[in-house]
Amino acid sequence: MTTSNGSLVEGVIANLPLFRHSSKPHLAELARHARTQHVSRGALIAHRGDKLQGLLAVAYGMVKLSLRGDAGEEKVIRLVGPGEVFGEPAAFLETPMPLDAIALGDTLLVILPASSVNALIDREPHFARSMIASLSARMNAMVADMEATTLHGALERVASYLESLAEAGTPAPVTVRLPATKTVIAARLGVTKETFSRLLRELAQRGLVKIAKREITLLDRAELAHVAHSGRRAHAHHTPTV
Amino acid sequence: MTTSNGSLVEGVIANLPLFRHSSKPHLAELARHARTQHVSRGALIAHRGDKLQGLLAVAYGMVKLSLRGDAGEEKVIRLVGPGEVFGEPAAFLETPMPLDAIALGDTLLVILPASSVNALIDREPHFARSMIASLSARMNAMVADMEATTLHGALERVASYLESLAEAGTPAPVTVRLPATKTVIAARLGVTKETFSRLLRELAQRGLVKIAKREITLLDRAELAHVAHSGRRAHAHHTPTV
DNA sequence: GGTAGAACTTGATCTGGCTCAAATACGGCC
DNA sequence: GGCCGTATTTGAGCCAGATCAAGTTCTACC
Repeated sequence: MTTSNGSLVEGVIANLPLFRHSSKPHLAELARHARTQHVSRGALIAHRGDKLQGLLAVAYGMVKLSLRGDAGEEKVIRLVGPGEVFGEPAAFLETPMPLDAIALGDTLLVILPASSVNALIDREPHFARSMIASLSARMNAMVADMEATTLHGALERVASYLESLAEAGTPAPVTVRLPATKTVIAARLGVTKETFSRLLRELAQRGLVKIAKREITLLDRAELAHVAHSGRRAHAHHTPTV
Repeated sequence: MTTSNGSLVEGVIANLPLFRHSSKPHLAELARHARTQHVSRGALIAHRGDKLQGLLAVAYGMVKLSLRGDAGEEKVIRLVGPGEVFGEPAAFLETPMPLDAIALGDTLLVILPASSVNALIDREPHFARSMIASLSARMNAMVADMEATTLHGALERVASYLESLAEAGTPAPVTVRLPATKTVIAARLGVTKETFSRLLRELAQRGLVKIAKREITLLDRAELAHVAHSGRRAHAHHTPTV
């Protein structure tokens, strides 16, 4: 891992949605205390139990946040892409990281020291609100994940995930690209790679999608949405109680 | 549901950990805009999809936050007890509630309008930090839940939960009380009531706990912790009575 | 202090998704 | 262009926990 520090940092920070509404001078001050760090594909950014020096933002690349079981099994909690931030709980509470953070590709991180972020919170109530909104949004996402994992079947989760990759509003067939390997996506969705492979095939056989390597074409958005939401597979209709 | 408003509110607010470090005047101002609401056992506080008028704090009683599946199955995301707050994401983002909130017993809620809480954030950076810390802690808890649900077996989850009910530090046998019916606790742990019943019995048969209605005595904390963490069950099965 | 409904237990059986095992297809690299 | 390690697919069987089906015990309220 190489570390550098330049005015580059300020530009990166200014582009993070989290700081979209902060003032120039405050951002400059934050940038003065921040530093970037380049990590290469596969590198371990933080191990479970590590303390973080601050918030971590992804400038480019991709980070996988995952839990590892006693056997080798892995559950991916979140994939963090460019412009996104992670590590807030560990940074704000000075708690050890509850999971591993691993770079999935060459990645540039910006490290924002907790003290500087706290200073910004004190100085700019508006930023405090952004941070609270950001954490709130993450909580909503986690609840949605829990719902998917515990209440919906694997096929529904896969269909729902593919849907989510396409920007809403486009009703016509779209081709999306999986942001990581199928094995990683599978772990993100809480299924094994074998099951994921089989379910993708099932969707393809039903004519809902077309799989080409990591590019997936959504052929029948409506039916895909139906599989994603309306529960059980195909013929499982519930006869209303009279 | 009955609604009242008195200086009572201020006392309740002052006792919420979230406001522990806020100044008297600011709390008084917050109290001026807050109101209490009494809900009786079983009452629906907020339905999935509802918008919230503000943050909800529990003065006394207990609230169940749960997701409901298309069939009747229920997943309890959190049990909110006295002094705790819920509904932050819905209040701050003005997003619809992603789950149902139901009173498990006679409950007194304090409703803190989002606008007033936001005003407090602007006025007291220290409070903003408390809120961020609170949300961070909740995120840590959710990650821990996800880990338990996806990476650990049901017996481990039950053992771990029972452990968590006893205040740390007490090494000797303790008797704890389940904060809700076994059916609700089961849904909280992500198992059916049937499985929960069987697992409690298994722990009892192994001599780790003693079950008396809703009172559970932890007889062997060390072994219980072992079951909770170190994975798989110890060649369990009914030992053939040789 | 009796009783209906809710909560809990127990037994039998079923099944979605996992595990184990192998073959095949890539992607990067010299 | 061929080689190697990783990713993906496919097949077969298995199992933890769910589901279905009765009982049994509480508990709240007349």
